[in-house]
Amino acid sequence: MLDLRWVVENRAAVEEMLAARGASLDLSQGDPWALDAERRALLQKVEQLRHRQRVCGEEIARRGRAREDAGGLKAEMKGVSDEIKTLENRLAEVEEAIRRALLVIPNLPDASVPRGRDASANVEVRRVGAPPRFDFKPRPHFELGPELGIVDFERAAKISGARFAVQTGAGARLERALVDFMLDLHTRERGYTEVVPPYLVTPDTMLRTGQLPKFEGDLFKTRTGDRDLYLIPTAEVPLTALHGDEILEASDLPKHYVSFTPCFRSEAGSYGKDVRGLIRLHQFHKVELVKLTTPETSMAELESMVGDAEEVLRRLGLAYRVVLLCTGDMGFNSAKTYDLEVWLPGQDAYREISSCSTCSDFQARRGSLRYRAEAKAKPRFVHTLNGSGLAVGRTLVAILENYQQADGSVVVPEVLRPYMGGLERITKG
RNA sequence: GGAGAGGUGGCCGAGUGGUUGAAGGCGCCGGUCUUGAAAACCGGAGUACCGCAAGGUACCGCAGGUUCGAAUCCUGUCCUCUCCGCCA
Repeated sequence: MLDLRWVVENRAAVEEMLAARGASLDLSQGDPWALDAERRALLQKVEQLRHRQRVCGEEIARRGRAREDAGGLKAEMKGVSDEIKTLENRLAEVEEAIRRALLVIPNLPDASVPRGRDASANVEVRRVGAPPRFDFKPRPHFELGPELGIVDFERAAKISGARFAVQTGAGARLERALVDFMLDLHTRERGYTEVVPPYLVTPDTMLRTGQLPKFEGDLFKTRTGDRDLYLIPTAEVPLTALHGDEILEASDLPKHYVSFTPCFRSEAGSYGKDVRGLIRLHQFHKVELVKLTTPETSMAELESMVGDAEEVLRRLGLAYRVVLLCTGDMGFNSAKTYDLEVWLPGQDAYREISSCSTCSDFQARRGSLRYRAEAKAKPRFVHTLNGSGLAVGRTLVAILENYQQADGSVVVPEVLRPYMGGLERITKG
């Protein structure tokens, strides 16, 4: 959420920003600028009346003690009381309308983000590693996996429907090895604190981190009795919300968290995209990095977070590129996003395997995550950052496709072998 | 699922419906004293919003209600804790 005061004073900038993102202002709740003017007028009137109410209340008390008559004053104050109620009701309506309007305005892109309407305007920052060469035609993972008997889409469809997968034997083991490898790297070498968060969160949490109210359709929702809970689409949600409503000390920052969690996405609107294989599922695993930082350090922290995610790819020996997303391709919460795209021989293309963003103070304002720079300073909003480190399923895809052999077997990358009981190669049977 | 207890400022903990943003204690910050520290004493110290300012308003889990006036009374709701049952 953007700061109301800033929005009110910078109408042109808001509209310009929305245009850069290929969005436009949602006026269904009313014009925020007009609403704010009404809000201020109401507030002043209400506060003035309440002041009067208090002062007169004291006078009534005094007369009571002095055994003087206060009947007339009481009657008059009854009218004031009613007027306050009326004005307050309207004020609540206006404030709610402003809030709803603000909640669907996306974050302001950082000045360093290239302008553009879609992915074609993204900027490749660097390529690392060379795609492997094969003396045979490399095959897609959705053929390799089932043939090796380690991935099963048909049985998954039988028990859960489309967009699910079952992993068995070495396929399951490889998933777990990747998770352990990533967690060990981030916790032992990169200083992240591991967290096991809830996978079900309240609607309020989803609102605070920006998934709601706009993206309800992307989420899985549960209802038990009259209680609604959402399955997390990423650990970013619980981790970012962790310090909601808190005022941290400067010495508490930065916070570096890492979580391994399942992620659940309805993938509404992605019909026909990546329908085969492990690329786009309703359920997948992700090792997620989340940072809470000061505004001054968030950009540097974003760069280092990208480096942390890259390190996973480097050690796995996978070729990738780093892409800076343009204004039109960024997510709702983000002020600046780098995607990591891994080379997939089966698709003959680079595909997203990580997305690292700084959300500046956007989520922090929604969730009230603040810190005090100095002992008596006013609280300021922290900056929140999140990035995949990495999407586990897609990493498994990359390994199958990049390490495949002519006979259909898959060599286990060196760094994963200790996590695979020394297994060097995944073969049929 | 059943039974009970409770939610007040960073923490603990008072609070007869009327200067209570809220006693007291601890912790914290500044000062006095001290070579320094401790102790003692004095003072300070929440968050947000409106206002050019002076200043004002709100917040005692949350939402309503009663009242001229609610932290205090009433209703609902959420959460926490204890015991029983069930369960990994």
